[in-house]
Amino acid sequence: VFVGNALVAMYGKQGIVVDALRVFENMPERNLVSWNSMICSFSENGFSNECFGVFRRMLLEEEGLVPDVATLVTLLPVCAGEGGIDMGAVVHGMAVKLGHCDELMVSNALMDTYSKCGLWSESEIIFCMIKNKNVVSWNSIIGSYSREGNKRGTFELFMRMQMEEKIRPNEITILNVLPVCFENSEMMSVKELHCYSLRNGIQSDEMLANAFVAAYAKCGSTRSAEHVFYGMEVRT
RNA sequence: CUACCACAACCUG
Repeated sequence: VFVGNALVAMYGKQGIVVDALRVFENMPERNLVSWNSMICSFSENGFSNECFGVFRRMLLEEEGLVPDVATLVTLLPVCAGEGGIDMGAVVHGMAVKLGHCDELMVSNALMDTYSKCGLWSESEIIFCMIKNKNVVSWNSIIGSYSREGNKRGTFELFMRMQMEEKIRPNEITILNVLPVCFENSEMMSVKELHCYSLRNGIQSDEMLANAFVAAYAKCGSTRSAEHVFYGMEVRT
């Protein structure tokens, strides 16, 4: 069962959903992780409807198999991508019934779902109710403000997470803040943010470097963009 | 064994 599960997950990550499905269907035995992995494979490859389909099948076919935290947090981003909150609300309801709605990962996924569906106040309410916010919680709310184009709010939250909660921003935080910097071609903010991440030793991985190249380019500073570009270890 | 936040460019709408 374990190898089967691992294979399903692996094929999913490689984008070979057909193989993931083939392994899954041929498994003589399945546990909760098998179903979660299959849902996840579909989700990673954009097959939203089949996510819900598999989920339904799991509830119908497998007696006594109860969704766990992983099931919920796998399903929620799919709901978010659907645009409407209907499915999200259903999953939220299940989380409450199953007593998982206070789990940090579930809360994080829920607020992200609400914000992506345009229900910002719902999202913020959940954010406020989380007592032990982690970096993902903050990244989600910052991403939400940043998508709205709320520059002030984004920076305020960015400061607050560090002052109030002493939570260290990570590379994803930076990637979330960056778009509001260059929406007005604000070279200065991009530079500041860049300096900030270097100073704080935020792991300058490939993604982050690429984001800065793009940001500088959008601000019209080809020189800075080149500078980052040539400093990279890996270029794709 | 699975699972929460981020992910280029281009084109079209």
